[in-house]
Amino acid sequence: MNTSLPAPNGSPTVEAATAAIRHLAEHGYEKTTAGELADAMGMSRSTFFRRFGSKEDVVFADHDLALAHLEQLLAEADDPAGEAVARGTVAVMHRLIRDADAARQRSELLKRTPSLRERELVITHRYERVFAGYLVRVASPGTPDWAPVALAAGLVAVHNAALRRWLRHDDARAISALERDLAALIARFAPWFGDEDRPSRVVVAAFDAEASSEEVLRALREQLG
Amino acid sequence: MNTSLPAPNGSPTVEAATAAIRHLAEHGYEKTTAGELADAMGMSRSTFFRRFGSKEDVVFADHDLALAHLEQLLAEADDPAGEAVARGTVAVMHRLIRDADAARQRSELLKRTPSLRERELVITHRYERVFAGYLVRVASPGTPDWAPVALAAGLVAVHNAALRRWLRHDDARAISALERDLAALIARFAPWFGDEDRPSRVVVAAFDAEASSEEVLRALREQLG
DNA sequence: AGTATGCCTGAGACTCAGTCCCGTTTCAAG
DNA sequence: CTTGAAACGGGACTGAGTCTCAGGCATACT
Repeated sequence: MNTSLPAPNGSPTVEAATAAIRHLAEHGYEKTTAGELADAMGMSRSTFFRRFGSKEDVVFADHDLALAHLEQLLAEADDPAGEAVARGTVAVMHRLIRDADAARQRSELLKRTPSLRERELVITHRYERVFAGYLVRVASPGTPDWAPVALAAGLVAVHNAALRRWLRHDDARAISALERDLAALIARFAPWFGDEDRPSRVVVAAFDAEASSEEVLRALREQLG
Repeated sequence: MNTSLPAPNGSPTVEAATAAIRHLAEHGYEKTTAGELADAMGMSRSTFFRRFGSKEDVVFADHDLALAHLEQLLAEADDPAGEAVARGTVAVMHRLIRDADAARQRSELLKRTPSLRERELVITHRYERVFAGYLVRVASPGTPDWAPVALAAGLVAVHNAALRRWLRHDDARAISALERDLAALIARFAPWFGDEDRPSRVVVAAFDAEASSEEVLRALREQLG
């Protein structure tokens, strides 16, 4: 496991990791032994394991940076919670597609390597934990237990879907689509993570003619928290 | 990887797996070699790997059964989608706590073994995929892409939280609390996964007082579309 | 009865990821 | 120039997972 401190972006660690991804993408993950990979990265096998912990973790090394960035962003945020997590999600997206070539190469590598896709799930879950922790911290009183973790899971899911869309067709609109989807998702959880400083709202309710009074009241109560 | 067909519940495979969990919980996961584990399960090392694929997978062997059960349940469901996924989630919960001793022993084992907790994330994700696939299939037309996957993630998150609560204090009310939380979660996504046979809806939209007319109209159009 | 066929098993050799230890290099502080 | 810490390379070692081969055991066929 890589327990090293987060390294700056132009760091030799990051460069070595992208070199590793390139080599693995070109030569195949299973076919490449740790020794060969270390050679291609210009270091000994010992140093490789010391720096990156494992053959799997080297593929996701930059996620450590993105994750640290996200944590800092959320810690400093003074927005309403909904906007802060939306900004954070978009920031992670930006960071992951900053180097488009590297992003595509990793995607290719993942597509052809089931074990790495499984590892990706573990990495991804760290973001979920960070989001959920932040949301628990800032949730309005009375928020149910499941809301932060459900929203956090949704954020990551929406982000991943947007990333996949971006990878399929290099659409510059992927980011704005992501922002739109995030807003819609967060709106589902609005009563708990909205802006408590500006609580005035206008409620517009549309009811089916056959809706019973109970249904109307229940829905209103949920919206109004 | 275990690619064997789903085995019946009293099967020697299942019994061997629970024996394995017991042994690992008592002797420690890392300290137990595959050979020792196979001995404790009454089979050779070769047979162990043939039957269970890996040392990690043997701990989650029964999830294959629960997952198959869930898939069948969803395939046969003719409820509204929201109720079907709620029933499915509760069914999985029931299955996992049916043998309370085994559930607790696995929980203890996971608590002390980080690598198994990471593996658990991968296993858990399979449920997410099953839910999301079903929800995509039955979603009303016009449902945004992110909704099924976000709801699926939320279902799993709520389930896991309920399971953890049940493990902490053996509360019989854990199940009813789970049902309540699921209903509240699903209500957040109601317009897309409600009952299309009874299309009456209750749409409640809350806007900031400063929202422009365009924003209000756009949001309403999305809801009513 | 004898035999052929297919399946599951156990045994052992083999590859390779990851750990550990030890001696060497590097480099900055004194 | 000396010293001490930190990174490095080399190489031995453990253990997971794969693979091959040979034997046991049942059912089916003649």
